[in-house]
Amino acid sequence: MPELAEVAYFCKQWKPGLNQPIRAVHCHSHSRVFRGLDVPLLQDALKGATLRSARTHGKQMLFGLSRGNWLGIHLGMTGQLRLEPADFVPGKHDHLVLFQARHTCVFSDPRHFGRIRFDQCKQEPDWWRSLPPEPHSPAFTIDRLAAFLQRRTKAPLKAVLLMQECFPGIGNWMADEILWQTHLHPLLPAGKITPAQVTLLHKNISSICRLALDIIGTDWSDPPDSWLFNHRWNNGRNCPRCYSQLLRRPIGGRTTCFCPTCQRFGRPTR
DNA sequence: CATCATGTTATAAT
DNA sequence: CATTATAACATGAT
Repeated sequence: MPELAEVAYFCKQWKPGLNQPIRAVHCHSHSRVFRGLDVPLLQDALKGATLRSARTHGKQMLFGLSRGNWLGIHLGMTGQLRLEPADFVPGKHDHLVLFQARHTCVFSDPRHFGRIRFDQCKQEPDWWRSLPPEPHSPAFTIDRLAAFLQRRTKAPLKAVLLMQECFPGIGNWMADEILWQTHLHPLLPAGKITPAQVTLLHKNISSICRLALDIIGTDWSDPPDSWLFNHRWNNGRNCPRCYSQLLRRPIGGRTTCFCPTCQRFGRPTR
């Protein structure tokens, strides 16, 4: 479920829990979301600590804690953060639960694809500081995009847009949306698109990220019907632009939705 | 019962 | 070595 904007939305759910001491911690220590982690150490460090900050970067979240501790959370495919009342009783998939006087901060993830990180250091942890620039930030330049695409001479654009080392936060629906709005066929080799197409792609990546953050990231409301978003999983599935039947097929290991009329190889259609 | 799911990563193949 | 493709992970919904 969570891509850039959904992650931002979930991160905000814990905001009321900032600056209040954690009185008790509940962990499903056997869960895969704690892989590579010393869970007893984590529990010890969290108990009595206070969440001081909450930030996102792409699909990554980082919570700054008192005592120089950092809690990192990745939601995987089915993870979510939510706030519950103080008397909350953790359920089956609530892997990390932070009890406070007024609230309970809950991380749940039925499929266990998510991941918890924990670091004890003065500054932000290394993995956080070395994340690539977000696709809607000024550091994500056209030149950077062009250079990355040029190195993927054979990979289909759809697969390339999912590569987090260049597009942190972009996931399956955003990649489809970006390609559809840019009139680019998802199978087009990334290294073969023209400079004009790169420029258009850059512009749409930025605008789609920003609008998604604005719409979904604030209150989980739907993007406009003029986007592909609301049509791609429908059974009727017609392109909202030209009304052709949308196609669905696996590309880059993921189900991809696109319009065979709007998105062609070769020349841009506008 | 079979198929699919808004993600990542280890491993294999090119 | 750099790039590309695939399977695996664990569970729930249809």
